[in-house]
Amino acid sequence: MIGRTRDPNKAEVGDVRATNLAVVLRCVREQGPCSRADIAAATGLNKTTVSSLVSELLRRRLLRETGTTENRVGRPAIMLALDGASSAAIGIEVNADYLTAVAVDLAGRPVLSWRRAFPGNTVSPARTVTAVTALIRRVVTRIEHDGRQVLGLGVALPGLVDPDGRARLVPSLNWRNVDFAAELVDALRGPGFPVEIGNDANYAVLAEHRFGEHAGTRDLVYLTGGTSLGAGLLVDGSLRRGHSGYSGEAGHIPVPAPGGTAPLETVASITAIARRVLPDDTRDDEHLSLAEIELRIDEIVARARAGDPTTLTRLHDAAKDLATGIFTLVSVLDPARVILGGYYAELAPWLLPVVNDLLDTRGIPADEPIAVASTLSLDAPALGAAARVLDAVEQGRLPDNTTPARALAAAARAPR
Amino acid sequence: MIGRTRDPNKAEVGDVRATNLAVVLRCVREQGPCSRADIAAATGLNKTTVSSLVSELLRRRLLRETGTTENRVGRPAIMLALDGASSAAIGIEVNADYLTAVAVDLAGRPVLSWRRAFPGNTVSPARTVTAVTALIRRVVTRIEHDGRQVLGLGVALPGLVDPDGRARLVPSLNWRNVDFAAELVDALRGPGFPVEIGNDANYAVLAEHRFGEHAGTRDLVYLTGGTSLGAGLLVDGSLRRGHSGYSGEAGHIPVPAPGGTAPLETVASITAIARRVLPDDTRDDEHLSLAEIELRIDEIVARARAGDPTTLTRLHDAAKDLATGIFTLVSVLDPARVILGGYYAELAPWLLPVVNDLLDTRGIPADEPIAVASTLSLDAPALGAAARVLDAVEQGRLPDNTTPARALAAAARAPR
DNA sequence: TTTGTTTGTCTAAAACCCGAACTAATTCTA
DNA sequence: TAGAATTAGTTCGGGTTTTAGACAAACAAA
Repeated sequence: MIGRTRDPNKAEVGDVRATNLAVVLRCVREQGPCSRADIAAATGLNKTTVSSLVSELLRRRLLRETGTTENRVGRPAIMLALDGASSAAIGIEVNADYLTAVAVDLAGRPVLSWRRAFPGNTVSPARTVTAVTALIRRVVTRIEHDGRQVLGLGVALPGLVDPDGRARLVPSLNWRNVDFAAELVDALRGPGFPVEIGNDANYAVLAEHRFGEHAGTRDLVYLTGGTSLGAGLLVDGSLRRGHSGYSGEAGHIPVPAPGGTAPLETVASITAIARRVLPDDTRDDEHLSLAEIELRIDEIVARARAGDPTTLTRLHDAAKDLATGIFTLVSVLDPARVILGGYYAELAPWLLPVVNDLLDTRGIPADEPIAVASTLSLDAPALGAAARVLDAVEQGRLPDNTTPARALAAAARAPR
Repeated sequence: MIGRTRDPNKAEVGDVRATNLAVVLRCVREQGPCSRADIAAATGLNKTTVSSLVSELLRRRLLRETGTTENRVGRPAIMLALDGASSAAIGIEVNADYLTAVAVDLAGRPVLSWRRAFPGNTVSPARTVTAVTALIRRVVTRIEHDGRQVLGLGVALPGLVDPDGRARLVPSLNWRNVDFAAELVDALRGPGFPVEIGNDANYAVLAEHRFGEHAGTRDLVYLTGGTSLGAGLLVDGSLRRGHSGYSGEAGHIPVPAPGGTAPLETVASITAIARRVLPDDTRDDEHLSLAEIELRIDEIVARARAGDPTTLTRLHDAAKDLATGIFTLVSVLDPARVILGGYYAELAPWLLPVVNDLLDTRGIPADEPIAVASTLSLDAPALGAAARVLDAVEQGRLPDNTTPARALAAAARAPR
């Protein structure tokens, strides 16, 4: 794949270089530490070419030499690994209760993971921009203090985001048409690295694709949500946002309900499940904070673990509705796995058997269960935002290593 | 995009050429007849490069010069167009009642369109291979007699097809695990052009993407079927088959039904609609031939046109169920259009208003109606199979023009 | 110590794209 | 009607990239 130039997909000779640099990077990540000769064998690239590519990646500090093999016939090989000390990708998540910031190195290893309370739902977008900007600055300072270059930044929002970074609709933050990307870049005064805004479920599925138990699987559906229920869709290895960015609205899938049909999220979203399993709880569940959701999940888990029959029956009923929705998703998309993420993961022990049973009963062929629980924590969206940055690098958009980040900042401001 | 080499996506210098040849081809198709200078302006390629690319495409007889512009300031431009006389792509459809063969030239213009009765459902796979082979031979002979090179061949089957061309399950032909591609290539004794087998709904959506009223739309869902109900999914401009090739099983979507839930195809497939609208008809509808389906469709259309209230009410009820299924598809995939194809197209005048109404009521944002009727005839699958061949050419897999097709045949047999 | 094996680099060649200069063919203008 | 202006397309030299083959380096085994 090339396609780095903006024009209608024309290719230049330089694109070959970018593509092959990315091929080498991916090869080193997938195969672990390996020699130039290994890379040549694995990729089909000529030894000479690999040497040239590797020396450029060494110069750019994306690879490093880790020593030589010993006790082998022939000349010892110089082993290469991703340089985990020279750079970092940043992922941020904004939601109704808190801000999360994570950073990972080029190999995906965690560099930092912060969380602070922030009432995103009771604060204006402008103040949120200020808070997020301050957080980003602290993260960047920390990262650069460690001698790392910032590869890029992704920000996850729990709502609808345009490809150009406008937040079209974020119910839990009471946002509508907030040009978050532009305001953020403005507030950062030319960050000097790429900034992207995205949907939390979409980023989460990218996190699963890179860090999850089924990393590398090219067809995934990731379910998450609180009052709503959204899906991140990974098809053929890429995120699919749909024609208008509305794809994955799994919560709107009609499922049978007493007296006809109801949107899936009214019977099987996290808050809906909580309402069904804990009906004695009379608090208004339309505007539950995440903290309140967590309390309820904990209570459900406690009761279920204790074997409370009412809880188990009600959970089973809710699971059957969720299973119907998942069966629909599988019928349409045929993913390799459907991942129960977010708060669903904590309920997975009681949900998964029902879901996989229904999929099996209805004849979905599978060697192993299709529905699985996410093993990533609630950091998944932020992790995914960072993963997106790493994906970009591994697609050939290498960081600009020639100019210091600060000089770039000025240049970035001019065209705006 | 490059990615022509088999290895893990490595790029060679030659890939740039293939990519840019394809860019020029697409440019000429999309812009209509245009000059080298126009191409350079539209693609961002250098004038020199365009000249070089065009001269190669002229030599390969994929482009031709159509004359010069006049009455313009400056040197007249030599206009270029796709050479519609030098080659053709073949599409075949096999189903329970008949074989269809179409051929189109490089510009997509029809070259031939044949249909012959063939009882695919009562005949062994081996005899079907023989019949299809004979049909292909006649088509190839005719095309080569016209001095055209065969660019490739696609065969549409109404069932599940592996990426490597094995027919896993084709209910209406009583096929299970038939290695159709291999047998066909064998019977053709090295065709000398690429052969691909695919699913009819998948090919049909490709036909819509190239020839349909909304050609060029990159996110489409195409609905078709008889007793079953399948969808072809075009996402981000490419066909999506899912992890195991089972994607688009829209007929399995659970929808509310009296006494719970039912698979969509039991209430809104073509035969289900016929059964609901013409309940006095007592013939077994499980194994309806296409001819019988057509008879029933005609009768429904006649009654509806006459304004028969019972027919209209029943059609409306069926349309509501179909609409529920389509709403689900739209919620999950967010396509630009959902196309009612196959026999649905004939019922579209009564189905579409109900469907679009429901989408609108449930808040799917759309400037224009999302659900539309296919304007392609029942040839869509065969046309799409041919379109697939043209797509491949426009992706840079240009036909091998150096060796005559007959010589290639021998070479192709050797590795097998 | 010699031989064989494996690794990595050097060199020359081929393919490709690009910018600048140049030729070509027409309309415009005085 | 002759020259200027304009647009189209080609020629030429230069730069980038990959590649095959030769070669040097470094080790184990004999």
